[in-house]
Amino acid sequence: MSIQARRERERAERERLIVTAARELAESEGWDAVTTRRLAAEIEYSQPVLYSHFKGKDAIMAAVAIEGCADLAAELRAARTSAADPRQALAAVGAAFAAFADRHPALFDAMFVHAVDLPFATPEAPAALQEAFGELREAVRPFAHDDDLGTLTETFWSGLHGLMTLMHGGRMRREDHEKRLALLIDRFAH
Amino acid sequence: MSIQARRERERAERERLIVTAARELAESEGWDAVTTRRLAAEIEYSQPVLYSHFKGKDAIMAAVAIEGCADLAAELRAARTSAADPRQALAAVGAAFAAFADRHPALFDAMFVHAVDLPFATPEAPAALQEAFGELREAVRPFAHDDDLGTLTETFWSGLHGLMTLMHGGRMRREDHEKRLALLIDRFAH
DNA sequence: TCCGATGGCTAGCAGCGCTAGGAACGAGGT
DNA sequence: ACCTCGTTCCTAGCGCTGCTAGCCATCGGA
Repeated sequence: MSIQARRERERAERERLIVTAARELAESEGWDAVTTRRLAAEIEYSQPVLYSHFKGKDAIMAAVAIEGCADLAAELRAARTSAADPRQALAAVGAAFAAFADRHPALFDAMFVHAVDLPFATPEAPAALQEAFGELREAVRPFAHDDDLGTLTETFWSGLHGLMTLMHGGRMRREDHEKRLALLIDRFAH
Repeated sequence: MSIQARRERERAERERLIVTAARELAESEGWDAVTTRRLAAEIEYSQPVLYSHFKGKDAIMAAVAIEGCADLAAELRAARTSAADPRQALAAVGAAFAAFADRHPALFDAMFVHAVDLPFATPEAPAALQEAFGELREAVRPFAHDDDLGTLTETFWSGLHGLMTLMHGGRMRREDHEKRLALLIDRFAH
């Protein structure tokens, strides 16, 4: 009984170890550096051990992505609740989203760019993800007027998402980022 | 003299063949299916021939992307010039952009998502790309007022880009696409 | 007719995600 | 105390990737 419990605990710890190692490796060297061999070496186990925890590399990325969602949600909430008025709240949430994407580009990719079979716009979506989206929604709410709140939030999110992915991909000059962000906020804060 | 000319002509034709085959293969089966072996088989030459034309697979994708830019520019221009007023022009250009991304997801990825070393926001950017961006800019111009036109265009572009990439990645429900697009246009048509 | 250069081919390298099969270890029954 | 069974983990390897070294045939010019 207690033996089995210890084993399950150790197994859970190792799973955490895998996800943490994958995240750190991705954040420091990019997802290209996260190979199953490299990851196995990092956790000091052999390669097949990874497959006893996750179905494959994509599933590991998905686990990292969910972790990232929780972090993002916390940062968005902090930004939103510490703002003085709705206009500033929207700006703060937008800036927090952009800052998160900028500080954690690999994490951002796993969450929002990389093809992954996580459920997203459904009730089965991870709680942390729904929470993050909820923070965006609350920031957008004061400006929804007659429009559907969820759809408007998705549109705002799309704007932020495009801003960050195009800039990270080298499609837009970094110097104008603040101006673009301000313009986007302006368009939605009416 | 004429012999050398013939050779250069044949070589140019083969290069076109490579780009066309890569594009068709990507559009019909996705970029994962475009391996150098598969592509070589498609053009009925051996693998190393590809490397005498292009530095690597990424360079082939870049060539396909530039082709796509020309197509996109043409469609955006058609949409813009056939609209009755500025408001409708912006809506038409936005819809055309979205339709292009939807009809050619692989092409869109090569152009705007995949990491590629094409120069983008500089004078050295491919002409076709600048033309496509120029169409967006002209559609946005009537609504720029005191804001910097280029930056505002980039912001609008980001919105469209986010709309399409998040939807294609399964992050937003397809059913609400039209509503989101309309909301985005609304935000920029003031 | 012979020579030299060019161009395309075969074969192979290192690395990828993933898996089959065997060895070693520990728990439970006799 | 010993044997057996089940679990766990590792070694080795498969088929694939992008890319390249080195050979060989073909063809233009002297």
